[in-house]
Amino acid sequence: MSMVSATDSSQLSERSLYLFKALVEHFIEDGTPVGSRTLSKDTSLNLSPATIRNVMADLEDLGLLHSPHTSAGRIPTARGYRLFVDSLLRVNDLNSSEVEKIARELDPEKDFPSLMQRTSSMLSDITQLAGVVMLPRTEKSTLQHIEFVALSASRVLVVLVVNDREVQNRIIDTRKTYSASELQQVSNYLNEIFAGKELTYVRATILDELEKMKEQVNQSMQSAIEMAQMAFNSDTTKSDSDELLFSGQTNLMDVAELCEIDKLKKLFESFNQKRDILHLLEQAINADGMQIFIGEESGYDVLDNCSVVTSPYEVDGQILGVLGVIGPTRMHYERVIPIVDITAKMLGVALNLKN
Amino acid sequence: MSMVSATDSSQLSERSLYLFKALVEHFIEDGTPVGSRTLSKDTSLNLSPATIRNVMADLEDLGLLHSPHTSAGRIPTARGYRLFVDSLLRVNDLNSSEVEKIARELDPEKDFPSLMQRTSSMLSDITQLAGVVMLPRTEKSTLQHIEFVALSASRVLVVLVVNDREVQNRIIDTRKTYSASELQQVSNYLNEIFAGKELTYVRATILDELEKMKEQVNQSMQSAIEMAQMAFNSDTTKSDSDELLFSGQTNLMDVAELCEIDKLKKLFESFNQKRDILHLLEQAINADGMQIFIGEESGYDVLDNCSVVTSPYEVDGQILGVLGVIGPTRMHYERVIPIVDITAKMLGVALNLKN
DNA sequence: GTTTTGCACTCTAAAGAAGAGAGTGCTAAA
DNA sequence: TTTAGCACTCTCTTCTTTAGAGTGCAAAAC
Repeated sequence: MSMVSATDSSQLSERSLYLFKALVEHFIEDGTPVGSRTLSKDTSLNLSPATIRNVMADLEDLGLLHSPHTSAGRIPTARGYRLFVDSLLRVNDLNSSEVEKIARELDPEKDFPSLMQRTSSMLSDITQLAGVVMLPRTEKSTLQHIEFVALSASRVLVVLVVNDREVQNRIIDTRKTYSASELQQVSNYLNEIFAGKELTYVRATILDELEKMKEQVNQSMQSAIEMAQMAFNSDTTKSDSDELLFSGQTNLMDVAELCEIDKLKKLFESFNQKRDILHLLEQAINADGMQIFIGEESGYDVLDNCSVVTSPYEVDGQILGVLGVIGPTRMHYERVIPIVDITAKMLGVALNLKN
Repeated sequence: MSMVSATDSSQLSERSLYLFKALVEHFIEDGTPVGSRTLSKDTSLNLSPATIRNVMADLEDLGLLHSPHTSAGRIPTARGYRLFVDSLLRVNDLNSSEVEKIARELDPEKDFPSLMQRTSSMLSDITQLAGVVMLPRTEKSTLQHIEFVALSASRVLVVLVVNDREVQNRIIDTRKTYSASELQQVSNYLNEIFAGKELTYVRATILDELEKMKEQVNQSMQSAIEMAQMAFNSDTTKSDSDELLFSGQTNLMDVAELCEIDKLKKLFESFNQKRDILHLLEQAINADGMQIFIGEESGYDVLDNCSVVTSPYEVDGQILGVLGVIGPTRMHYERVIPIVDITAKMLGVALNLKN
C-alpha cells in the first residue's frame, strides 16, 4: 500500500525466499491457500511443516502473506506478488510456435483499426484473460493530409489523415456553398501550412492565430480559415471513450476470484466507462518499459483482485500507446509478461512496416 | 414451442384470462412464482384460492403456465408470455418527459456513428436492459461519392461516402505511383458512372464487367479500373461483425433469472460474436413493424430466458435497420415496447433530418 | 354445476447439529 | 535451530429438522 519499507529480497534469508516463491507458485497453480504441510512435501528442502510454519509466520509479519482465516493456508498479498514479480519470477521464453502465432495475427497488411483490434483480441485469446490496447494519443499525432469533399450544397466532408495510417472523418455543415475547386484550393492551402505538424498545434493555430489574420487576407483565404475552424471545432478530435480497445472480458467470468457477480459487474462497468483503465494506462505510458499493477496498487477499487500487465508500443523510438492484459492477481505472470512484452514489440514492428 | 394450437384468447373464459393476466403481471413485478392464495387476495374477483387453483390447472394444461415444483406457485411459459403480449397487454404511453429525453439523445447534429451509438446507449439506459442497434445493411447502401487521396508513392486513401451520411475509408497499396491529378481524374470518372448506384451493384460491376472492357480503353482508364478494383476488393466492404452496436450488457447482470455466471457468460459471448443476434435481427427486419421474440421462441439457446423486443427504423419508407432491447422474459413489456417503438421512429426522423 | 372448505401431501428453503479435515500456534524436546 | 506433540480454531460438508408455501382432491355448501 505504501512505501513503508521497500521489502526487498535482501532482507530475507535465501530459504525464506525459496519457500515464499514455492508458495506463490503453488497458489497461482491451485488457487487454494497453501499450508505448511503442502509446502513441506512440495519443496526439496526436507523441512518439517513446523519449521515452515515459522517461516510463514515471519513472511506474514512482513506483509507478504495473509491468512483468510485461522485454519486456512496462506495466500500472497499484493505486496507479496510484487516481491515475487520483481525479484523471484523467472520469465519463460515463449515457444516459437506462439511467437509465430502472434506474428501472424499482427498482419501489417490490415488497416490500422483492424490491426489494433486484432492485437487486443490476440492478447485475450492467447492469455485467456482480458486484453486491452490504448490507441495512439491524438496529442502526439501529426497531420499528414487534409482533404475536403463536397457532399451537397451545404455539407462538406473533412478527411484527416493522421500519422500515415489513421483516417478520421467528420462532416460539417457550411454556411455557404463551396465549389469543388474552391475546396481543392483550401485543401492545398492547409496542407501546405500544416502537413507534418502536430495535431494539437494545428488545432490551436487554426482556432487562435488564424482568427487574428482573418482580416488581413483575401476572400477565399477567409473561407479556408472558416472551414478549417469548423473542421477542428466540431468537438471530437476523437473522444476519450474511443481510445481503448478491450477484448475477452468474458474470459474473466471463469476466474474464481472474481466470480461474485457484483464485483464482476463493477469491473465490466469500469471497462465500459474506460475512464479508470485509461488513467491507469496513462501512468504506464510514462514509465518506460513494462509496467505491472498488482491488485490494490493500482488505486482503483474495481481492480482490487486484478493485475494489469502493460507495455508501451513504439515506432521509431517514439511511444505511441500502451497495450496490456487484465486478469486476476493470481495469474501466470511468467507467461503473461513475455506475451505482453513481445506483442508490444511486434505491434511496433507491424506499425512501422505500414509506413 | 410449436404451432400445435394457436392458443388464442377466445378459447378461454374471460375470468381465466383475467386471472392469467393478473398472474403474469404479478410475476413480472415480483419474480417469484405466484400461488393461488396470492392471486385470490390480489384480484377483485373475490374467489377462493381453491377456485383459482382449478383455473390455474387448466391454464397449465394449455401450456400457458408452469410450476417449478409441486409446492411453488406458477410462472408463465414462453407461450404464456406470448398470449400476454399479443392479446392482454395494455401498453403504457410514455410520459412526455421521457419522450423528450429520447428526442434529446437522438440529436441529428451528431455524426452518423455517434448517433447510432447514442441510440443504443439510450435504449439500455432508459430500460435498464441491454440495447442493440443494427446498422444499415450495406447491401442497400448507395454510393454517393468516391474520392482518392495520394498518401505516399505507393499508397492511396480511398474515401467512400455512402448513404449521404456514412463514410468508409480504406488504404490501398498501388503498384504504380499516381499523381494527384490522375487520382482526381479517376475519382471523377468513377463518380460519374457510379454515384447514386447501389454499393453491391458498384462492386459487382467494377469487379466483373470492367474487367472485360479493360482492354478497350486507354491507359489512364485502365489505371482507374485497377485502382477501383483494389478499392472494392479489399475484402471488407464492412464486415458482419461491425453491424451491431450493443450497450448496457452489464445491466443484465442484475437480472435474477440470468444470475448464473455460466449462462451469463454464454450470453455475453454471443453478444461478442454477434452472429446469433444478427440472425435474429435479420428476421425482425423482414417482418414489418415491431417484433418480439420471447424466450425459447428465438431458437437460440443462449436466449432461453430472454426476450428481444425489436423494431425496424426507416427513412422515406425504406427500412434501413433494426434496433431493440434484450432483457429477461420477465420484463416490463408495457414499458419496453413503447420505448423501442418510439425510439425507432425518432431515429428515423433524426436520420432523415441529416440528409 | 360451480365454488368452497378441509385435509393430507409434497417440496423447498432455512436453520441447526455434528463431524471431518486442514491448518495453526505454542511449548518442550531433540 | 529444528522438530514433534498437542490443543485449538475455523471452515466445509452432510444430515436432520422444521416451518412454510402451495398443491390436488374429495366432500360439502351454495
